Amino acid sequence: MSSKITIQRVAELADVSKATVSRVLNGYPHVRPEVREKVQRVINETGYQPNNIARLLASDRSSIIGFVISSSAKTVFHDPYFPALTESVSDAAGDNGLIMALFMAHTDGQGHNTVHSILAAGLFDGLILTADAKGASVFPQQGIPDIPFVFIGRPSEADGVNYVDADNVQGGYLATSHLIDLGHRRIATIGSNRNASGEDRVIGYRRALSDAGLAFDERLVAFGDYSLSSGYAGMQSLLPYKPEAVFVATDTMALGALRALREAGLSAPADIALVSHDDLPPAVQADPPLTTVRQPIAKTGQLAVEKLARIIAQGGKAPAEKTILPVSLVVRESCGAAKSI
Amino acid sequence: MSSKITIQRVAELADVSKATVSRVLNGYPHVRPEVREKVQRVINETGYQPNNIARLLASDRSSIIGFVISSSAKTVFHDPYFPALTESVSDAAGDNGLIMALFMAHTDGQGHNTVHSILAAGLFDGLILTADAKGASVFPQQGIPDIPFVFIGRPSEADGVNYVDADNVQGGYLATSHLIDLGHRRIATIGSNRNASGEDRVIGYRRALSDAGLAFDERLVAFGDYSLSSGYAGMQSLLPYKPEAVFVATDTMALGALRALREAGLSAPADIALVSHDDLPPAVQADPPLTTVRQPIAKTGQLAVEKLARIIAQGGKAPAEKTILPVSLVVRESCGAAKSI
DNA sequence: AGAGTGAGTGAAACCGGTTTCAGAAACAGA
DNA sequence: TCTGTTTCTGAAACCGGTTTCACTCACTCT
Repeated sequence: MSSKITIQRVAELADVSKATVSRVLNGYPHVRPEVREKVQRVINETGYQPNNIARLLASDRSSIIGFVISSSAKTVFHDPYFPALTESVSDAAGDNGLIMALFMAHTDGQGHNTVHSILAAGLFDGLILTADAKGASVFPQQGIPDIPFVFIGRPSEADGVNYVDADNVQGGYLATSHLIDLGHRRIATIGSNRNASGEDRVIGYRRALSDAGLAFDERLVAFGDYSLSSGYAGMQSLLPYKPEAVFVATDTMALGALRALREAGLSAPADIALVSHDDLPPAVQADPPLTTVRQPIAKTGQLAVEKLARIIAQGGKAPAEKTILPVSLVVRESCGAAKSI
Repeated sequence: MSSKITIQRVAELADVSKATVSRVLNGYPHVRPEVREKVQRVINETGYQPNNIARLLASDRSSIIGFVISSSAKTVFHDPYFPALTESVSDAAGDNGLIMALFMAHTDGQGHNTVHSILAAGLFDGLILTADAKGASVFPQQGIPDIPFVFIGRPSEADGVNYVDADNVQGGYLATSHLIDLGHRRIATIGSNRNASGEDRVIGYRRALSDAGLAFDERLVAFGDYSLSSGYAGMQSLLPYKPEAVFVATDTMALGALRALREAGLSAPADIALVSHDDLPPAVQADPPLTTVRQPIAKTGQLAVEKLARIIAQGGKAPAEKTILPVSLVVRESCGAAKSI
C-alpha cells in the first residue's frame, strides 16, 4: 500500500546490502563516506521513506505516546484547560520527535476497557496521564506491560509516581493573600474537592487566612465541579453570608460566579472582589476581566513530555520525581486593585 | 518489553500451530469448536495480548487514524469548535474500533514537514482533515501514499474529495431571515472570508436579504478571523453605520461584538439585535444568551469517522461524496424575540 | 469401492525493517 | 614481511504476527 520502494529495493539500486542501508538510515558509524553518499543519493532520488511499522517491530520502539485525558464528566472540553494542555502536549511531542495519540477515557466500563486494551497492545512508548477524580486512577492496572508514564497534576496516590504539576497550594495562597492585602476580611472561596488540584487550592486559601490571623469560617466555603454552573450555584450559596471577597478556584467557575452576582444586582469588584485561578482566555474575556493566578499550562505539558521522553530514552526505568511549577498572580479588574476602562 | 507471551507461546501451550491461534484470534472459520475453545482458554489464562505492531506489519492495517487540525493561527483551541470536534472524532473513532492520533499542523515549514513525514510513514489507515485556510490544502502531496481521507468542512478544492460539512449557507440564511422576520431592515454581518464555511455563511446572509427584497450594503459587512477580538473590532467598525441587527458568523466573535456594544453604551437586543452561529457553550453562557444557529458538531465528527471507516473497510477506493448536515435556529435572548430573566 | 468434495490444520513464506556475527580489507606495529 | 587490530560490509537471524499452500481426513455421491 505504501510507497512501493523498500529498503531492499534501495539496497539493490545502491548495490549494497540492506544492513548498510539501515546503517545509513540511522546514522550509524562504520560506513565509508562514499558508500554512505551513494546510498543517500538513491534514497533522495527514490523518495524512499522507511516503513515505521517494520522499523518498530524490529526495534521495539514506536515513537508514539498516548495522552490520556480521564474525563469523569463531560466537562472535559468545556473547560479551556484541557484544550490548552492538549495543544502544549502535542507541540512538545512533535518537538521531541514523538507522535501524540489522544484518548478520552470515559470512566464507564465500556470506554475503560477500550483504553485498557489499547494500552495493552504495546503500541505506545509511553503515556501522559491527567490526574483526575480522586481514587479513580486509570493506572497502573493488571496485565498492562510496564510502560513509562508521567502524570500531569498530582495523582491521588502520588507515591513513586512521576508527575508535573502547578503549585496549586501557592496559587490559593497568592489569590487569598492578595484579597487580604486589599483590606478584605470576610473572604469566601468556591473550591473543589474533586481532585488534588482543587484541594490544594483550598489548602492555600486556608493557609493564607491563617497566616493573616483570620479565622476560617466553614460557611464561607462552597465546592464546585469546575463547571460554569457550579460556580454560579456556589456564589448563590455564599451570598447569604455576605462575603466581601471570593477566591474562585477556576476561571470558568468565576464566570458563573459573576453571573450569579449580576443576577443578584451586585457587581465585581464594587460589591464583592473576585480572584480566580488558571488565567485561561475566558479570564481576559470576562467582564470585568479577572484577576487570576496564572498557571503555566504550556510549560506543564512541555515538561511532562520531556520527562517522558527522557525516561523512554533511558530504557524505561528512572527514579520517580515530581516537578512543581511556580504560579503567579495576574492583576486585572475583578479584584478592585486596578482601575481601568 | 511487552507481555512476554507471544502467539508462538500460546500455540505451544494449546498444542496447535501459530496459524490456528491466529485464526481463533481473528474469528476466522475452519477451526473445530473444541480446538477454538482450547486456544481461547489458553489466551484467557495467559492474558495474552497480540502485538499490534507485528499484526499491522503483516496485515498492512493499523486501526489508527490521524486527525489533522490545520491551524493557520494559534486560534485553534481558543474557539471551542475544535475541542468539541476533537471530542466527537475521538469518541467516534473508539466506537469504530479505531485509535485516533491528533495532530496540530502548524503551517510553518517546520511543522508542515513533521506532519508530512508522519503521514508518509504509513502508520495510518486513514485521515480526518479539517478544511482550513483557503488554498492552504495540507493534502494531497507528492510522495504521500494514497491513504484514504475525509475532510470536515468543505475544502477549497472540493472536487473529487470526501467531506462532511454543516449547511453553512442555510445557517446564514436562517439567522438573517430570523432577524428580518423580527422586523429589522438594516441588517449587518460580521463574517469571515478565511475559509469556505465563513464564505458560505455570508452567502446565506446575502441570499436572505435578497429573498426579502432588501438591498445589500457593502458597508454593513465586516470580516473577522473567528477570534473574539476580531468580533469586537468588527462590531466597532459597523457601529457608525447604525445597523439595527447583526448576524455574527460565530459565537466567539459574537462575544467580542457584545463587548463592543457594551463599551459603546449599547446593549443587545435592546439597541441592536444579535444572532450568531455555532451554538457552542459560550452561546449559553453569554449575557444575554445568544440566539444562534446550531451546528451539529458531534454528528459531523461522527459521520466523518464512519465514512472513513467505511472507505478503509472497502480497501481504500470509494467514490467521493459530500455530506451536508442540516442546521437549525436556537432562539435565546440576543435577538429580542424572546423575553426572559 | 473409488473419486470428488470441503473442512481442519500446520509448515513455511512473508511483511520491511534492525541487529548479530563472521569474514574481508585496510592499516598498524614489530 | 608477518601478525594484530580496526574498519567495512553482507548474509542471515529475528521481531510477532498473517496468509498461502499443501496435505490429511472425514464425508458424500456414483
